[in-house]
Amino acid sequence: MINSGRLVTNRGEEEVDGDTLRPFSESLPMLLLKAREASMRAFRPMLAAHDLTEQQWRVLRALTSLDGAPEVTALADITFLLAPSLSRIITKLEDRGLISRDTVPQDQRRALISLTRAGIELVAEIAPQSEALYSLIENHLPHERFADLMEGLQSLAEFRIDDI
Amino acid sequence: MINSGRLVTNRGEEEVDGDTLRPFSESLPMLLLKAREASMRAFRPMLAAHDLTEQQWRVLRALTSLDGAPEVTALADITFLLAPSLSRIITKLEDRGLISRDTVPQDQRRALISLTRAGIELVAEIAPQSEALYSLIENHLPHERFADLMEGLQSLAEFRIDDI
DNA sequence: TCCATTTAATTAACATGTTCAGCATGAATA
DNA sequence: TATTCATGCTGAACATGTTAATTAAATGGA
Repeated sequence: MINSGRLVTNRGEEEVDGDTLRPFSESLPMLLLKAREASMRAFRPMLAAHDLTEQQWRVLRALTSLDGAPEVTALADITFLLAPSLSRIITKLEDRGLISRDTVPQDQRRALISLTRAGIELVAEIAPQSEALYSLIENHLPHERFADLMEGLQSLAEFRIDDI
Repeated sequence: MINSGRLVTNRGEEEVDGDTLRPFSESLPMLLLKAREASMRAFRPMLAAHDLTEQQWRVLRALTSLDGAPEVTALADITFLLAPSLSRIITKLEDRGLISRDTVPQDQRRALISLTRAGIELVAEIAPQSEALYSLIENHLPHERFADLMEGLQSLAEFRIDDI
């Protein structure tokens, strides 16, 4: 394993191409992917220790940050999960007793999702470690550069091809 | 579908929460996810028209950008795909006749991956449209801000929790 | 040479991403 | 009110993400 140059792969393996490759391997989509992977890699072991996936944790965390119990569609928006994925996740978390699903009497199609006591306790247990990891990642960049990065990402996230 | 405010979801649906939510929904990992999704969304219809997934296209594009035929491990590094995913993708692209797999005589474990003529032709057909889309996305931000963004992402992509 | 160890790649198993279809419920309207 | 349409959610099908186990081949000593 040799990391001689600055163009190295993401798993610590040796350089593959020193020139031709750069435009591809360091394109915007690839950098977005790698940056996200780099930040998520820090979380997975902790979540795995609690038998949670990234997405399951996202759902629990979103429910914690909200006041009331959201409907499935609203929860999908907040967590940025597609409805079918969220549907499966809800089923699983419900089976584990971490969340509950209550149908709205006025509209039987809708279901309100909320944390159970067990869910609240699990989040309370994990949250501090999660926050500590976030801080570590954010502090990887100087304050101002981090703010610029967030701003740039915010703008990019609003890109829509149809708007052109 | 109402997009009244600036905090809107990514599927064009209405605002869910105007305040409490922001710290979660606009955290770094979520913004990375949304920014990537926003850029990828532009490509999917074009790739789907050629019956290609994002990852399959990444493999074809990487093979095009290289001089020789890489081994599977090297290709995994370049495309940022995990070995099991790449293994399946290679099988599929090989079945479609777009790439070929040649085992190395000196070391029967290794296989060299290369584009077939059909693969080369397919890439040549798609590449121009792909480049055009990239330009659109890049131009969504002013030049300097885009450069800053790339630099920030590059730095973030190098984050390793073990380094702390 | 034999065997334990490493290495390259694949397979297995489960969860999610993505698109499409379908089902049940509500709402709108003729 | 009966029909049509829209909405909220779930199911299906296939591809990938992720971790762990496995196969096959090469390597490195005893």
